[in-house]
Amino acid sequence: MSFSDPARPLSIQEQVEEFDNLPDIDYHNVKKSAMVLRALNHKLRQQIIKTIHESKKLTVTQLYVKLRLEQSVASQHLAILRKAGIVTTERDGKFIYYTINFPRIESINEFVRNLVG
Amino acid sequence: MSFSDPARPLSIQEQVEEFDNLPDIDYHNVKKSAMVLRALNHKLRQQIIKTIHESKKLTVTQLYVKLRLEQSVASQHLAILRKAGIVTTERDGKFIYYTINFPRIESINEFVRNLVG
DNA sequence: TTAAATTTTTTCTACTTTTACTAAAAAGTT
DNA sequence: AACTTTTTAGTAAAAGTAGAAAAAATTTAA
Repeated sequence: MSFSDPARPLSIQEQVEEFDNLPDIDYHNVKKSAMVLRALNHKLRQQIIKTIHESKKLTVTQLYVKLRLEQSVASQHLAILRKAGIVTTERDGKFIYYTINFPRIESINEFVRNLVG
Repeated sequence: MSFSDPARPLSIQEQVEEFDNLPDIDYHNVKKSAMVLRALNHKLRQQIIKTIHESKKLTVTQLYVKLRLEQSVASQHLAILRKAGIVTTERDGKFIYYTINFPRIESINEFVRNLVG
């Protein structure tokens, strides 16, 4: 039985090391993920997502008129959703169209189901 | 080709509906997941996790002595970690031992990798 | 080309909410 | 009664949000 034998049982020392390494948490990614979920965990932003989705795509102006928001408030919340990858943008002349990033939402849904459900 | 034929292509109407249903986000679970990640996204709590892990198990007293914390501060942060499922408790007489919930951390790690990495 | 108009982002400040710590009380166990 | 832990209440600090205005990007008109 060689040292690199995959069937070889772990020594006590190796078991300890394996155990020891388990909670190697990438806190940098945790921070980013926390930011993504925080972006979703907000009433107004949830309404914004719904509104964009219902229209398929919307400009900032269309959105703040529809939801009767200050224009800068709409823009700020859209920026948060954009940084979280939940919406994507596409410029068309002086307009910027916001759309839902469905694959992103699907992967968040999956994550959330696994973690909580 | 019957209606229930799994190979049957979706009609336009069905495609629209499928598209329409995509952003059905369970915000209740989002909230819980956000809470879990927030629990991890905290310097002192990260240190607490590391300290518990290094000793395999610790009582509240052992922890706050080791980290020179107010006893209630230790207890409060442990409660946050416990509610997030990151640590588990086991009472032994008047002591309560805290240990790391490794499977939970593994699943969080996986989630975070999928979402960010 | 320049100037004006439109759309969006960014910045600043004030306000509100959340979070964290301290101290003390309460609860559970020996 | 003594010890360990949790919970609550009060307060200070930090973070988040909205509103107003300035700045940036683009288009339209002169």
